[in-house]
Amino acid sequence: MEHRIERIKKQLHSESYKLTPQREATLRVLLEREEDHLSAEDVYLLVKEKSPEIGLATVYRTLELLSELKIVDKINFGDGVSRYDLRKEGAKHFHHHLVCIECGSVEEIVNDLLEDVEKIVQSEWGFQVQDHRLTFHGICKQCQLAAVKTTQ
Amino acid sequence: MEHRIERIKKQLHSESYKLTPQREATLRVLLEREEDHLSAEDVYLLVKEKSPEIGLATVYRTLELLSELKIVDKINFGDGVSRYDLRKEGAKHFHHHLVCIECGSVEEIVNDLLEDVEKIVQSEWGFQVQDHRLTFHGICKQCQLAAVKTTQ
DNA sequence: TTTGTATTTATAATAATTATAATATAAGTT
DNA sequence: AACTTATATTATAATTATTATAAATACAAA
Repeated sequence: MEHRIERIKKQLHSESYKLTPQREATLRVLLEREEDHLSAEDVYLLVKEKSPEIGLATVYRTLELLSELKIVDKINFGDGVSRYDLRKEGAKHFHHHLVCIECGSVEEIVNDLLEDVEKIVQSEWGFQVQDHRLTFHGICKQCQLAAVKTTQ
Repeated sequence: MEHRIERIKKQLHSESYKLTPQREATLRVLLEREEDHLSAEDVYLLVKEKSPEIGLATVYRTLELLSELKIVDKINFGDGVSRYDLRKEGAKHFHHHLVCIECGSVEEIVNDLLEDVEKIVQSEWGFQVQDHRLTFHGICKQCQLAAVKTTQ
């Protein structure tokens, strides 16, 4: 964790941004909850637990900044809220998501399943792909099992 | 166009909804601007041109209804606004989008490029896919050409 | 007609996000 | 270590998109 913060600090500095305590606190929350998909409000509340003086606007600005630097990805699953998702270190692409329409759970797919598709888009549509967002909506494994059980 | 409205009317009736004049006016706008990705506000303003008495909330409710019936798809490209996109008749899936980060244009891909990927998701992750959202971010053909010209 | 339900309008409320202005602070420089 | 200055933060207000509410209306069935 410290390593990762250190590297992000350098990245910030290289773009002449500072790693303020508020930004560090926000980052720590994101790192601790890496597998979650927190909204700005979620992040705010979690940061507040350890740094109660932080303001909501600061969290928004920090997330925006991290988003520009491609440290986090801003996603929208269709509820009105933006969610923020830490990128895997060195990942060029956004990872994919599996959203269950039964229980609302969100699973991640870290593998890039779109390499072939991107080649097609590039060659057939002449579009130079830089990034993608892919979300599948459907029924997760747990809910499938649950459904089978109740019908038995 | 009339055909299509007629069929949607039947679909509404089959779910015991009515095709009110306001709903029809909204649908007509969506059909006329099928290739666009209008926000609720956009739709409202366009409907208002022909039916000035319509209210914004009605447009929202109509779009919500059409969305439930899978007649339109609600998409979010990351700006704060939801956009509404008419489905191709009979299409089971959402179509894909190419969003240009230079000029902001949005192109559509009607073909389903994800059949193979969905099979993988199904078999490897046990996730029963029902729908997907796929957006590519990058540089469109026009902007690529423009970039080449200016550097020459 | 009458009645009941669905729909709409107009407006208010809510919720997420962004802007503003005053204040505080990080980090380089002396 | 104190000084300086651009940058960042806080607290609050403003904005924007969307949803809820209540009264009015339309409309289909009895």
